[in-house]
Amino acid sequence: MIQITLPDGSIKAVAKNSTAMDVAKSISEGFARNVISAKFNDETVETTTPLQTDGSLVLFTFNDDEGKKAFWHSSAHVLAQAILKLYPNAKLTIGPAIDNGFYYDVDFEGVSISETDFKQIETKFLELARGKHNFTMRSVSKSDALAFYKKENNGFKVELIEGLEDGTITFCDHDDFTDLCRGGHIPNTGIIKAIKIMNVAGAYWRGDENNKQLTRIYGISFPKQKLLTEYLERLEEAKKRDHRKLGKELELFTFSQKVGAGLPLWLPKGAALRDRLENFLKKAQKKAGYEMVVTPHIGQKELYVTSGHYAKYGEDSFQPIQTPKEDEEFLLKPMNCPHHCEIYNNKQYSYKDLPKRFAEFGTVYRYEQSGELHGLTRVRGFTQDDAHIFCTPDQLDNEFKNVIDLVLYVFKALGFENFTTQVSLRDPDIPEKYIGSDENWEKAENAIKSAVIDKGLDYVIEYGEAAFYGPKLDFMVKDVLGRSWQLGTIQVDYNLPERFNLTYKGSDNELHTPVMIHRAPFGSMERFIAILIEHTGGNFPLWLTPEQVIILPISDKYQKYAEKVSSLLENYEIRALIDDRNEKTGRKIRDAEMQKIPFMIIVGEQEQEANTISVRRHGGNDLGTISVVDLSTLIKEEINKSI
RNA sequence: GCCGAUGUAGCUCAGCUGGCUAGAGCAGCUGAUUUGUAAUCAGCAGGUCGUGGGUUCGAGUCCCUCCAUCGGCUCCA
Repeated sequence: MIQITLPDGSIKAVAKNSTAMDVAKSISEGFARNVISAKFNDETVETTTPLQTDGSLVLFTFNDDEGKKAFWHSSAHVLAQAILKLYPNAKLTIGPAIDNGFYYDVDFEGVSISETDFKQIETKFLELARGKHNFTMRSVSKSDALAFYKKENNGFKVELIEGLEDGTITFCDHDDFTDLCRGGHIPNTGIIKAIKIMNVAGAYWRGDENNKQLTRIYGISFPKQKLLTEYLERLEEAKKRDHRKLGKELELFTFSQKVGAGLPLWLPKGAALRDRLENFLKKAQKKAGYEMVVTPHIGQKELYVTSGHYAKYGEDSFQPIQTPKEDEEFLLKPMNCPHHCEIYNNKQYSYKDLPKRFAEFGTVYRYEQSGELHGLTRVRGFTQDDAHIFCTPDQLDNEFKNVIDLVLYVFKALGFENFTTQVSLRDPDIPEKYIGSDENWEKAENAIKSAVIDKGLDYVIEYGEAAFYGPKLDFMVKDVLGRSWQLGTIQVDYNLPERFNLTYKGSDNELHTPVMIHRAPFGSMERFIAILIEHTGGNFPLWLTPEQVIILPISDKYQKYAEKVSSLLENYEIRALIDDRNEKTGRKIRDAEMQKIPFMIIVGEQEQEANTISVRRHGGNDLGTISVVDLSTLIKEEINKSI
């Protein structure tokens, strides 16, 4: 007998060589029917793996993330099997589970797969799944594994196996299909009841664009048809909050093919919203000791040669602007830091003057690859809420933490609670991607790590995500389809100050090089507003929203009274519109609802007589008849609560 | 940049295997209606079917180029 500890702390004694599924059955048959994967002593095991020793066992169903992972991983096996049945010449590479489903990268050797082929793949998949084939793991020697795939003429798998240690290699079999696999499967294929191939995409072998491009087939599967239907409905719902759709509907921004791809045009309502956001940050920055500066949109090529940007991005940037004078070249600025460095260089600073904090809503231009452009989140011209802090090494820690506080304040005020803090460090394998000495990099990386730890932030470390001149602390937020975007960023930089010969006079009467912090709490106005739109679904916080109130006169007889109410609200600095169209009230309400205006004021005979207003909240909540003062108080209170 | 898809009026979309002057709803304009909590009625106007080429007696429909957009990959100062 062996002792199995379950997550609730209870201990079950079972016969040696019992499987995870046996244990599940001993708990309850009903529960066991839902168990699809397991972990024994923190290691993923098959539900059919005989347990040899005492240990702790966790059983997962499809409701658990671990269960989903096993489910989707197993689905990838069946997908691969289906693909081979339909395309016998296809070469399989890798096929992992992802957050929402799974994919398999396949070399179809010239055959192009498109949406029209999905149905056939899904049908074959289900046909195979219905066979209720068990997944069974077996160990293979490296030489046998290599022989297997050499015989199949699959160079990709051979490459993978060559990178593996002999003795650790396992294959998974189900039905007539075998795949190189580390394990973690559901009991059998029959559990998969619903599959949808979501899309195809090109993906480079091992993520390297110099390698062959494979066809990646994305799919998602479920143990019940109903779950698939619900998933697809949720996706549709999410798309309604897409900032590109809402931006159009709410008349916030647009794009023009004539102006150019990735160059957003801000419409009046969007521009006003953006302005309010800027003013909000300006106020907070003023308090935090920042000084506003303004710099031009172009700079001499030499400026970027000095900063290192030219060497790094010159070829892939908007190309230099030529002037009538020969040999004179200007670049559209891809970032503000070089300009701010030269502002610092305007005069000689004493250590007593530091830190200097120069802030600017600086518009920059970057030639992003055409395939990368995406609504407002990835554009070619955008405005950073940029600032550069020049300080002594002693001040760095404190300055950095103050910036963290500022970012957290901004996020909190706008209701971003689900963000990840990411410490973005160098890729140790590609040192040539970065400028500056190892010593400086280590100092900068350590400064960030210690600040994050002292602030008690949950963080993840990502190697290779640093800027070329320094490591970053990035604040990542997900969009409506779960894609992660970098918003706020704080970067420590020892390199640019050296390149620009920035100095200050220390107490020792010697010249020293300051440390520079680059930071942008929003990241960019464009991307931040995009994510804000998706998070709020267009129902912005009251202080930000384009119109706070719309006044709906019952008929034009009450137009005068509506105007009176409007001017009263104006006195309280409340943004109000009058819908003076010759339409019925129901219609005006409907349109105001669709414009997501927070408050609707209905005025007719009764209100005019009693000098009151009838107020309806966006979403249908009737606040009844109150006075204008009451409403303005209500609005002010709500605004004060949020900022 | 790469893989796959899409591109018809301001917006959302219809237009089958190529065949008579390209349709609808909403928005717009004009008129009627003076309206009480999610769409009042009628009339009118609006498109060189993303661009440039080609195939054909004939192209919105088929082929190619380019542009833009969407989903990924790579990239992201």
